[in-house]
Amino acid sequence: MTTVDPPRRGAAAKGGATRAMIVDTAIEIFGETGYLGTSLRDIAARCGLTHPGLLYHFPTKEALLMAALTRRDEQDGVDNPTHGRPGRDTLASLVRTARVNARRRGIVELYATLSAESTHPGHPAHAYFQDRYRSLLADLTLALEDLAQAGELRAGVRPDVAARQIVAVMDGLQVQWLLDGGATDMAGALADFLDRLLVAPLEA
Amino acid sequence: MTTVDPPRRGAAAKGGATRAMIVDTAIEIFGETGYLGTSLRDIAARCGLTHPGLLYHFPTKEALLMAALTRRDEQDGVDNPTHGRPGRDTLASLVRTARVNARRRGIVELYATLSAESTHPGHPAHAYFQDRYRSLLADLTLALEDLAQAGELRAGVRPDVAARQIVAVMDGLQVQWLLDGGATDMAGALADFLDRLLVAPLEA
DNA sequence: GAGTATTCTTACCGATTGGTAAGAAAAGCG
DNA sequence: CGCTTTTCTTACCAATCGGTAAGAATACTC
Repeated sequence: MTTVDPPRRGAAAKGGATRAMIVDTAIEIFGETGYLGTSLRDIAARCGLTHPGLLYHFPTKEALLMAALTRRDEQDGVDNPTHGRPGRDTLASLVRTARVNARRRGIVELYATLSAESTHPGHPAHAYFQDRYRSLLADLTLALEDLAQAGELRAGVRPDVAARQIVAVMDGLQVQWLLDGGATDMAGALADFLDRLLVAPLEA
Repeated sequence: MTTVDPPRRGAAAKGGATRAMIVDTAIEIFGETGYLGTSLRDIAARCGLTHPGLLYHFPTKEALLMAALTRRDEQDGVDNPTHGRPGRDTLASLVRTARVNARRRGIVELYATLSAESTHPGHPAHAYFQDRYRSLLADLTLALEDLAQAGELRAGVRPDVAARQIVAVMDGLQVQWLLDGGATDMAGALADFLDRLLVAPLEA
């Protein structure tokens, strides 16, 4: 899904692989030190490149950031058949993602660091994260409304509020998990939280 | 509680006020652009100083950061008579803090930005936030255990897990609130969540 | 008003930043 | 092999970074 370009005519071929390596490395290092705290030379060095060599593939630091964010979205999309039908599956896939993320510290760092950093208007990823949260909340609200109509939500659970809480719990748990060196059981705490919204637990 | 120093002998007096202004400004700007994204010149300029003028009061950028974090802790301590007796009051004070914070964007930005940024070992505030979360979780767990013994928690609520969830919801809601320009009702969503842990709602 | 700390500025430092210019290496095609 | 395109390096740039040195202002005490 990512580096599929068959060796183009001319003398391409190698470019795609290098690009992929750069993006992967960028995800790692942006996660470790944030966008502002990372230099192109850092990323390039870990790829065995000089920084102008990197800039040949991505014209600007900002372009590389957006490529990194986009790629992580693709990966997530692959892991999750989420967009089938809303409902219990949507919630279950959140827990699944949390479980998978516990083995991908780099990606968790990337999102935790950048979502907070991009809070400030003027940050290159500001619009990206605004859109991301908007659509995330919309999807979740929809799924919860479906569950409500099916009578699967406990009394007093408001879909829009619950959606915000779910997203918040996921984000917040990631920060704790990152800070305590992986001790926090993200998937467990999330599942526990979700079960408190539902009439019947997620996984029997 | 902050600038109480009565004009010291010699030719001091002004120093304390300047220091306070610097710290307040630092809180603002660190919040907007993070620690790594902020320059001492930015902060100094907004204080009507040059950056060496700032460095006279705080020997290093890191020292200023710690001063900013410490000051915010003081302010929080003042707002909250939290440490009286654990129990419902502890939870109620969280909602109160959320409500107050909705009028202090700078401080919310500071903590949201820095807690994520400091996730990386090697960040100057890494230890600070590790300790902060540790004690926050410990206090909350204690309060919830008290509530459990008093039979005020719903069935299946585990104090340690719930503590993590509460902290996570607070943190996560702040990011959403920052991103959507204050539309998220932090205090409301938090109170709603807390009520789902309790047998009887927080405020009748 | 003289003297003395305190507070702040101008000028500078070496290091690092993102980005550019120009050309060398490498790889495929005929 | 020669030619072309892609890929990457060396060398450089102006701007900015945190921090230092040294002295001018300022403000208070006596």
